Amino acid sequence: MTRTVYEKTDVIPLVAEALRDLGYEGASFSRITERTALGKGSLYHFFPGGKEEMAAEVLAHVDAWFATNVFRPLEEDEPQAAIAHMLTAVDDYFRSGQRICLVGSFALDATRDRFVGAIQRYFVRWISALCGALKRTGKDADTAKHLAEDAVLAIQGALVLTRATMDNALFSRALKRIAISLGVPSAIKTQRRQTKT
Amino acid sequence: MTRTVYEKTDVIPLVAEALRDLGYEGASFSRITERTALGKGSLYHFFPGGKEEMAAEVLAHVDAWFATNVFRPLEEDEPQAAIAHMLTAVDDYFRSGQRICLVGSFALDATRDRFVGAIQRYFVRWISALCGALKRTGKDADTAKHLAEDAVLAIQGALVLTRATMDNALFSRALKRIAISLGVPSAIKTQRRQTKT
DNA sequence: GTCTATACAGTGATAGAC
DNA sequence: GTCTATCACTGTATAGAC
Repeated sequence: MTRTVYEKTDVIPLVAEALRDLGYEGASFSRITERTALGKGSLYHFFPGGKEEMAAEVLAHVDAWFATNVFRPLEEDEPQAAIAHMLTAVDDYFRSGQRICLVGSFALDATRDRFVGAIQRYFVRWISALCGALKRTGKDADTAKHLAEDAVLAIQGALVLTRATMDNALFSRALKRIAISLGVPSAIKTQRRQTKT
Repeated sequence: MTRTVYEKTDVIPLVAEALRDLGYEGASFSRITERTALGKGSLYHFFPGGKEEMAAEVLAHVDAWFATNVFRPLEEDEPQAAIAHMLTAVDDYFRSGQRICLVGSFALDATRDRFVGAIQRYFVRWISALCGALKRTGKDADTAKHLAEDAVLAIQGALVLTRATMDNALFSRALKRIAISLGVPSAIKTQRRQTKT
């Protein structure tokens, strides 16, 4: 029997993927074990607080990723470039719609109430970071606010629809339209046809 | 002890609300009983197939509501009016963002795989009905397709964000922008301020 | 159509051996 | 850091009395 030894840094992404796919309620220890090959012993070793602690740390991990790769650039870097970078980062992170947003999925059911703070902070910061960047490109406050809100909302909606319709191209199509509305039309490349020329 | 007697017609909306709030995995019989005051006996009487049958019937019920109030009007009525009507119907149905979309929430986790067909049909029909109506207003096929996709996706995203940010006005704001993009700007009324004049 | 009792598998959680 | 055994409890499901 092969026995793999992990560190916490390795464990969180594995658990995150299980929670993302199964949802908080659907993610039982046995199912997490199936997907991650981490036994109950290991799981409780890393997360003595059980499932709730697991989910809290996973949320923090997601938030940290977005803070580094999306929020901070939007808040501090040259806005045009940061907005374009947000779109490619989002496309990568959500694997062009094949992966869903863990935070968004937690928001939809009663799980939200366990993690209200983290969930609220994530989206509020995303919208206001994007709004700030848009203002720095010269948009007025009102326009910036609603463009930012619409962009984040469209990303979430596109993730829902991609999974629901099984139309894998939907997410990229939506992202391209978001790019246009945010004034960075070239940020998302048109999917190239597989032709021989 | 008060003993209420139900018919199936009364039962489905109750169960639907429980599933909507708790999600498929989160909705255990004991929790459904808490919310609906329907005992396990009654539940199994109406849905001999257990939870899976409950959810399937609830999905069919939601789909029927949308078919009558949204899809068919879009497919058959005067397009401008049908689109405007869709927006007010959606605003009412989702209680201005206080209620989520059961079909969308099922799409996000592993529950989707149990009900792929129903979930896919719901969204595909919604988008194509709206797309058809837009074409009848004179839009070209491409524009109609992407406007329809964006509108449905924005509704789903707005539901996620409203619950996540706890900003109850977000949904109405988003709906108003959707109304504008669909060419029926007056469909959603601006929320009136409570002033004395 | 509803209630109660009961089944038995799966749940989150703990303790201790390795 | 991982494994196994075991805990009390909740899960879905069934049967039969009312």
